[in-house]
Amino acid sequence: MQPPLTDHSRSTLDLPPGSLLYPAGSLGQPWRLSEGIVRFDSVAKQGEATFASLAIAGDILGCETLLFGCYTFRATALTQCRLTPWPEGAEAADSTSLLTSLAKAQQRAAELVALRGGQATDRVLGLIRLLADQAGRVVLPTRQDIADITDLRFETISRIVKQLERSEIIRSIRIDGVHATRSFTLGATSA
Amino acid sequence: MQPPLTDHSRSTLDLPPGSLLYPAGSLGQPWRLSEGIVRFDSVAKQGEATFASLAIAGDILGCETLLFGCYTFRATALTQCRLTPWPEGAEAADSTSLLTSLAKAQQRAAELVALRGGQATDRVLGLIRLLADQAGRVVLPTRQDIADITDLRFETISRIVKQLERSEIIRSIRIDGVHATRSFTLGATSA
DNA sequence: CGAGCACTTGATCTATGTCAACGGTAGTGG
DNA sequence: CCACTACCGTTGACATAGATCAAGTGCTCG
Repeated sequence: MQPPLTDHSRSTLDLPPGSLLYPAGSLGQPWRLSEGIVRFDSVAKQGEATFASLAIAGDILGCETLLFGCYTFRATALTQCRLTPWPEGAEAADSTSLLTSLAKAQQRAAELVALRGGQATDRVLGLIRLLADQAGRVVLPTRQDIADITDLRFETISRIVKQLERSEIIRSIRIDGVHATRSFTLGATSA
Repeated sequence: MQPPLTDHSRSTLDLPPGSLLYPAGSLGQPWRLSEGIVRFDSVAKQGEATFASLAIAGDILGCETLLFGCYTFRATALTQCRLTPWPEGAEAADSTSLLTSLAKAQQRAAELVALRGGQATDRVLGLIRLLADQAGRVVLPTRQDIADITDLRFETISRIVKQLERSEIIRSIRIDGVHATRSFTLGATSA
């Protein structure tokens, strides 16, 4: 994970996987995540970070800055990300958009809770489904990040992803003929 | 669990432990939980309910009704609860109060996620701390509800609570000289 | 070329799940 | 009053999913 990016300009922001969007407690503004996956961590005084939450494309990040001025959680890009300042242009953070963010946050919380219960395979599948786009394509975070999200170990994630791949529930994508270890499409996943 | 209460009057609402506050999808309004613990469940078409989230004293419930008219989750009282309609009196659901609810929801989500990771004992202790009031008093939900929240089994919860009681980390309270199986105060819990 | 990182895979261990039996209390109906 | 049921909690014996430890691969970067 790299040092914070200094370019918090008013326009679009692109972040590579693994990079820090902002540290916990820093000053900033809300963003809309238009592409990618962002991980939030609670950071204790001693510096240990524990996984707190997740944002996926379409989510609003850092709304709490409108209240406190600074971010509550540390935010890290888990895949290639694109962000734009929010609210956009003349549009204000009105009650309706805040209510929408609130409803979405509650829904997201329930989904995250579900990703931390039940059989290991179901958790990983749940996460994959959550992260997949409409076309069923996913770029997964690293095994370690998946492990942090699902409260499993990266070895376990590795075994499960491999097994899903072998059973063709997910199909790995080759880029330029090379096996891309993080890119998949969903196979038979009607359930 | 009893049938829904019909008395959704405009004033204070008191609910006994185990009773349904509202089912998922029903019409209603937001509430402020002034006392007690409420459990939210996602309800699938087939009727199975899975634990989704938790509200504790001070929280606002059912904000999504301002947007959709109906509740997203089923809400059940886990302990004796007291609720009042929200927003109260002339006070409106302005941006600031919504932002506060949003910030609180995100914080709560992070806490819930933490309750579903790590050692079983730590999860139960985490929940107890979350539910304790300033005086360190707690009325715990049933073993089964604690199990649903922490993704453990009620037998495991029983063993852990008993062990905490024996190690004096929590001290059970006697009411009228009778052992109250759900009421505790926290012992040495500086950490 | 060596170092670092992400990932894979095997062997073994253990925390927690599972199954089963039992105790206490509240409610209900005779 | 007792008998009966229902629910919640406790405890023991045993099983197992996933953790842990360990070794090795392949890729990228300097």
